[in-house]
Amino acid sequence: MNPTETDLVLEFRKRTSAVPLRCERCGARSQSICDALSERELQKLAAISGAQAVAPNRTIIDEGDPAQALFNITAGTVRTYRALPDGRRQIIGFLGPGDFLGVAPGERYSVSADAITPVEACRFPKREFEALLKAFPKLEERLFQKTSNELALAQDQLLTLGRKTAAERLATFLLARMNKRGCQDKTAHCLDLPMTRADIADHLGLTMETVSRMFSKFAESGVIAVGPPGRVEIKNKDRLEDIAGGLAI
Amino acid sequence: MNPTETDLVLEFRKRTSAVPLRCERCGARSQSICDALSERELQKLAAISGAQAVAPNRTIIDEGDPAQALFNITAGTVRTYRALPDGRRQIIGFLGPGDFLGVAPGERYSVSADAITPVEACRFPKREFEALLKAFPKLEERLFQKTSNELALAQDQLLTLGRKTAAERLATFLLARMNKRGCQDKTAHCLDLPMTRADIADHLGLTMETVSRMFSKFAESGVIAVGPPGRVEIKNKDRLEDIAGGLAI
DNA sequence: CGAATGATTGACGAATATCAAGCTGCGTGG
DNA sequence: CCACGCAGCTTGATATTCGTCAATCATTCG
Repeated sequence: MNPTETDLVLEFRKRTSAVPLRCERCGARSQSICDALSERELQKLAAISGAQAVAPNRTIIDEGDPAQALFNITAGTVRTYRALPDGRRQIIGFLGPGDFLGVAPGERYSVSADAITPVEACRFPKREFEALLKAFPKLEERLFQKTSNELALAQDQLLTLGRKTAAERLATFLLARMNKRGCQDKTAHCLDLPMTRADIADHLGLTMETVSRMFSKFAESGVIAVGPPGRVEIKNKDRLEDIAGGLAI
Repeated sequence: MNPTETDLVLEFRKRTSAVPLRCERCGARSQSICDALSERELQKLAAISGAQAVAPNRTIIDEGDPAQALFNITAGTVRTYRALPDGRRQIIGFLGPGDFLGVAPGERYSVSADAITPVEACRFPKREFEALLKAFPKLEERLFQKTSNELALAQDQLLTLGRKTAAERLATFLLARMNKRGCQDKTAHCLDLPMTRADIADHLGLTMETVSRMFSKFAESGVIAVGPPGRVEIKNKDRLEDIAGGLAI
């Protein structure tokens, strides 16, 4: 096959730019920790990284395993979760491009993670990555920022799980999805939900059936329109916000 | 009144040691971020800090307010929480000596906090503190460590709120309290709970009544013994662990 | 086309919330 | 010193939300 124009451009950049090709192409770069680095530093980071592709439903890390690597998600959607011995599962969050995976307080991962869609990630061996953290204070600062942001999100979710009704939980979830950068077309308010109803249920502390009922209820009252699987249109964001905040009757 | 021996010792230390008296006396020092600092660095940190006493039920910070200061709890117990407009409240956690309060991803606090018991805290103006973070990488590292630890705790709590029954939640809570350093006499397994049943309920996503019923149920089955208010004795930790993990019938 | 996976809907039941009454211990003031 | 009141806690009766079980539908993929 003949090289396309894009191939030629990329080949040209590869020869002329100092930044490795993989980072050059990376759509998640501006949203990820890499953004904090100079070109020279980025090269060092790329030098210790390996690209990794993960198929849907394949595991990336397992709760309790030795934390040997950290990951920067560059494409696709990941679910992180904790589980009880009897199989009950709580999905902590859904990660997308730019999100960082694997930060743990000890020697072991505190959550499991697997791919929902086909996922691409940059993999950093822990030792080398931690050495770079010390060498590049901006990197550590950015990672700290991301971690404390994740903490605030977890606190939000605690309020949702501890004190909100099923309808409030789903409304909160849909709004959180809307506010995720890049996930939505601002004007059309069209949302894509790559996870199943069961995943949403395990994230919201509900059952699949209750989630489904709430989707139907929202659709019936005109707040949303349920499209083909994985797609939802937000018809009335204000009302959704009222519901999420417990203000709707 | 004549000076006691302790007074004299402290006075002596004050004159001979480079570390400010307040830090010298601080019981929380070994558990707090201060532990990461050399004596010279600790002096710098102390120089920007002010001691603050807070009476029970008084507010320390308010969710949404500009985050102008950070706090290191040195004595007492603090509850942090988020609230809904209609008054529903989710207690995020209970902080004690050595815990750090006020880390927020943006310009505003992400939680409210108030004192349960009489509280003492070191207060650091945000600007100055952040300057020291940059100057002392070990301080930033330690704070990062504490924050990622808090994140792991929040993830635990998400599993508890999303997927555990009332009995499992209370058992999990009691065990978490036991594992907090310094809170317990290891052998006697005697626990003190400075918070009310309503506080525990707001932490576990339950009502006060349900929490009370579960305490009674545990006491009846001999897992715990309820002492004077604020004190509980753990009679059978293994069984409590089974309950917390969902293994008890 | 048929099987499999995910989603929806309905009937019923269980866990927990709500409402209500009474108990306990403590500080206060007559 | 004791009665009172208050705050926190406990216990009971009833209500409600959401989970469980089950049947059906829709879509995709072999």
